[in-house]
Amino acid sequence: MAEATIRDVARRAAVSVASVSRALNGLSNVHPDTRARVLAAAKDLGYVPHAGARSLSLARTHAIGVVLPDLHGEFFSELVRGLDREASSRGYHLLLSNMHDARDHAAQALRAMRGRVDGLIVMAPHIDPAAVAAMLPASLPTVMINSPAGATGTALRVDNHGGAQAIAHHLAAIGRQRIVHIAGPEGNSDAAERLDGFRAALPSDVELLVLPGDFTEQAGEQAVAALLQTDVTFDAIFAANDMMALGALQALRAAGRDVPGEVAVAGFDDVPLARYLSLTTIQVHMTELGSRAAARLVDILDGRGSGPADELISPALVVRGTTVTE
Amino acid sequence: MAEATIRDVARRAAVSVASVSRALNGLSNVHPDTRARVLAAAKDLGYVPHAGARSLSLARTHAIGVVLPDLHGEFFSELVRGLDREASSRGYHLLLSNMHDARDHAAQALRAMRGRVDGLIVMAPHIDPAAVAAMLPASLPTVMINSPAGATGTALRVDNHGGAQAIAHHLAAIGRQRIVHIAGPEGNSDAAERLDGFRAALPSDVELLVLPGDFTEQAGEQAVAALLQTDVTFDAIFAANDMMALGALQALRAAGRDVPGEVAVAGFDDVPLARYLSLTTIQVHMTELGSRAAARLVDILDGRGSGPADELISPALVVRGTTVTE
DNA sequence: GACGCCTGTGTAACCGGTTACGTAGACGGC
DNA sequence: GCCGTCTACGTAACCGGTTACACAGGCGTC
Repeated sequence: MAEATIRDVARRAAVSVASVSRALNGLSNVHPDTRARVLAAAKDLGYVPHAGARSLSLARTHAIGVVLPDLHGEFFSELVRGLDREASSRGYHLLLSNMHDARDHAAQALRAMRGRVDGLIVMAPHIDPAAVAAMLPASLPTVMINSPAGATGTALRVDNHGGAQAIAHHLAAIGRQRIVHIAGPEGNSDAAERLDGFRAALPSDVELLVLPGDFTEQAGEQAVAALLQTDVTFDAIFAANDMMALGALQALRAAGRDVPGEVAVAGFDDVPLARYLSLTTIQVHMTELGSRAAARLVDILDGRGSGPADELISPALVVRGTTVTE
Repeated sequence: MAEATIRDVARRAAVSVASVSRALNGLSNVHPDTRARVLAAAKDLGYVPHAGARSLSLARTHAIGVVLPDLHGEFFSELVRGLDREASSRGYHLLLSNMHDARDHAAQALRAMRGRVDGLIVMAPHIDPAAVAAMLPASLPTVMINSPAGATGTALRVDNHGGAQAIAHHLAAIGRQRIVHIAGPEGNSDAAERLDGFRAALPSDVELLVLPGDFTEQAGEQAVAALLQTDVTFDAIFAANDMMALGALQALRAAGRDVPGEVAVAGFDDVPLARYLSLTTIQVHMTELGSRAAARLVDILDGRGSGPADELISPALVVRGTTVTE
């Protein structure tokens, strides 16, 4: 039951542990006969090297830590898929850790990574990057995903600004004049950047009303339902994410408003649902974001030069039936 | 830049490494003054224990390996969410590894877990459990999720049989007589069990036609489109998963068939889209599956008695607009 | 035949923790 | 004052690998 160790293999092959190690790792200075004996012994014993011991002596775990907030469904899986694809193809494992909101619990989680991983990929749009940096075990290379602007170290970010601009241009192009924006949660940098970009790109003759939101479908629905009770008029809604846009659509439908005739609706993210409900939105390619992040980190870990310090992932505008009739 | 080790702390606190270890781990036989000095030194140096070294000497990594096939979006994230919630609340980390199809690559991935994790959670519905067992590093406790019946060791399984039965009863109850089943991929045990359960629960006077499929939306659409070209008549479709059911819906809609008037449609899984498109289906609670699996494994690892060897997760029938008019 | 070099191998230190074991000193009982 | 306990602490072995260094023996050269 107990696993065979390298010493067991050495004994069985009647050589020293050093030779076993050399043979198994394919070093050149081993006699072919010896190598064959070692391989046979290892096979007989079903020997598998103990990764923990290996990483202790090599100071290399070949694992990368991934610390994510509570992401919604598709996002999470696509991102992890991208990370995993790149990491595993380059010989690294993924050690996952969800950073639930509690701040100090997060610090704990980050610190626990020391000695477990060679580097970190951290996504924390709601935490100040300096605070994150302070929590990191020193000297663990880190790639940040979508952290607030001005992050320390290497960072990959979705171009929220550019995406929101694209929506603004699109809505203006189809002649909308009185636009409502349903914002994301307070302090969330993605949300803030989307609003900034949107506002910046909007022609000056267009009115903009900003309502608070929190990225949930319910928030979108309630915001619009409440708005419909007032006498405020509007001909377009841009929600800071798709789920809120979908909520908004429901509220509009319930009130009998014609979409896109009376009101155009756009979101951000391109969740799978968006395609089915024909929502105009900004497509964020999470898989790519993940694989790029992993690639960057592995480059650093493997000592490859690491290109530009920061990298923007450009999302694409996807025009569908909630802004133009098909 | 180099991280402080326990010996650095010992030097600074002017005690031995043993005392540092004892003080930091809260053992009782340490003088309060000594403990205070050690804690102060550790804090000054920003000392964080090296998890790798720790696990080597304790023979305990406090990590569990998760090996999954290429799951679709929501499934993956919900499952991992459940796993993570339970694992992290009980002090374990998750080491992720996607098992892409290649068989021997899978064996490689499993073996690489030795010395990295204390136990494994494996989901491999398309691989014979005996084969999986053979790939496992001996003596790594393993919990299997949805492996084909008769799996070795502990296993958690979604009650595909029962779920499909529920659909059969439902379709029979609303008077459907000529039913088409779109099957899942050959050799997939989930798919096979769903068909079995469905067939077993169908009244003998109901006709059943089984078409091949592969769990993709496209397959569902094509199967039904092709069927509509023939003169076969049918009044209900049960697809082995939701995505194929959605494909079927599109084909029916394109052909102008009334749902549920002429044809009732049901799926399996309850993906998020199902709610929006009002698809009758079987709700599988992936989060629960994940947390139960993690709980089982951690129980075993922590030496707690482990209840029944196998566990069934019962899914629930969700009746929506594709089988009954609302 | 003495010398140097090259190949293949073994010995032992090391990675950074934990812990069994030994022991110095304080204290109490006789 | 001697002995036994108990407490607090240090020394060193150990977890399972890797690798610097030493070295034995074969070979070619002069």
